[in-house]
Amino acid sequence: MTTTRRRGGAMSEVRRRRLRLEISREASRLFWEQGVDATSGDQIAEAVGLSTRTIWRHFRTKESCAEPLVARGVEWGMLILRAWPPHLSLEEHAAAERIRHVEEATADSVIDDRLALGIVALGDREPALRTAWLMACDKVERELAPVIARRLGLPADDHRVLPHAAATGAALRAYNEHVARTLLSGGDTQGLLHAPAHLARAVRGATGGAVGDAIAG
Amino acid sequence: MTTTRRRGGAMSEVRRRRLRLEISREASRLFWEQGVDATSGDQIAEAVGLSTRTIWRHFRTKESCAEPLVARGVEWGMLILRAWPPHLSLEEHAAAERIRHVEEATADSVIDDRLALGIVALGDREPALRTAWLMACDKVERELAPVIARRLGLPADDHRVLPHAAATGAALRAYNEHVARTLLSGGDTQGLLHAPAHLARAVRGATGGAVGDAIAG
DNA sequence: TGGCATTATGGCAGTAAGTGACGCGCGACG
DNA sequence: CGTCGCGCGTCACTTACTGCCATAATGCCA
Repeated sequence: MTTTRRRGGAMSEVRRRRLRLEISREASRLFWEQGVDATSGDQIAEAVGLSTRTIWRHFRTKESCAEPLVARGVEWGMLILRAWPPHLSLEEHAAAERIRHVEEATADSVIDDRLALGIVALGDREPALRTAWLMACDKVERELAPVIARRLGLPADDHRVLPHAAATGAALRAYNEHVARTLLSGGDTQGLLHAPAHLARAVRGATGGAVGDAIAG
Repeated sequence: MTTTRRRGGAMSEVRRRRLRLEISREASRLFWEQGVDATSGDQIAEAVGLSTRTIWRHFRTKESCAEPLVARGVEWGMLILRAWPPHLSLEEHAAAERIRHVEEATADSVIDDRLALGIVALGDREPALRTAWLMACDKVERELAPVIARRLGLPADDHRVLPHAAATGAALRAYNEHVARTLLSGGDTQGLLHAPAHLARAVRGATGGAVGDAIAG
């Protein structure tokens, strides 16, 4: 029995994701360098070495090309929350994960992170990019619900879970936007060392303290 | 002395808003009846009795035509929070405002509300409408910051205010989406009577209890 | 290893969203 | 009563995006 059911010469899911990310990288870079309006689909296609037609097969709109890269910013927070063991407080876990993240960082991943934050910051002026960012956050928020539900020992569609997920997503988003702004405006990168604490406090605050503590037992 | 300073035959701001709302009404109705993709700019223009060119003068994209109407859903919550007197708890104030809102409702406003919720619900399937909804909420959230700042007696750009604004906005959004879903799926409208309490509890929870109580003194 | 099925891709023509330019009409003001 | 400012319509134009068909690439199975 195969868990991943793909027939014929179908592209593997991981490969598809890689390709989308690659397109996203080039598109985001162009958006950053010359603005969204000044960047055409043809340019993106040429930059990534594909035909324009193929770009539109992988992305519905030009702006959405930025989503995968931009999503990695919040994805980092998502990974933390997903891998959050019950017996740890959020502060402890986030701090540990941050160290691991920094240790595992490659030159490329650093560039990606920087570029993603740039796009987020650019969203202040470019509505098109703002929607891409909001959509990415929206996607994260939807994935957040089951994670929080499991944390609280509630069914995923419980009416108390969704507001918590929304608030947590908002906290994550606000935090990322804050980082993006500070980084872009000359950047006091020193303050970013307290990231885990800030993030944990924001989530804790956003969920009224319901999400944050270690779970006994 | 004229407070609204307009020279020549300039369109007043209120008139401009009215026109945008009118366009939004027709566009949203068409989106609802036949889907976004099946609705062309020409159709919207014809429905509202303007030229297509004028539609694009008032809205940058087709989907954004839905924003003004859809924004009224959250705007209701915004109005409540904006007019929230310090000496009342959120529950008390929201309950009073809801009564007023129901009393002042006209046939048209009821239709508008219904249509707006329909568009919100439709956003689950139509990404284009989802972005419109998210943008509307985003706008509300930005306006929320100063309101919350004033409530807490903090400067608007305080680092504690923005997460609260984001979380409150998310709570508002989640609540509206919940209402939209229930209303669309056959609708237990009975439960909506507790709207003020739910909304207040959501905001309270989203801000860690910092926003919700009456302010003494 | 080699055929087969399935899918990703490229090229091209077509649709429709969105823009710039120009002229008209209308209401405001002297 | 002229003329000024501005919203609106018309038309030509650019470009994001889609269908369609041919072809190359890939995984499965003998």
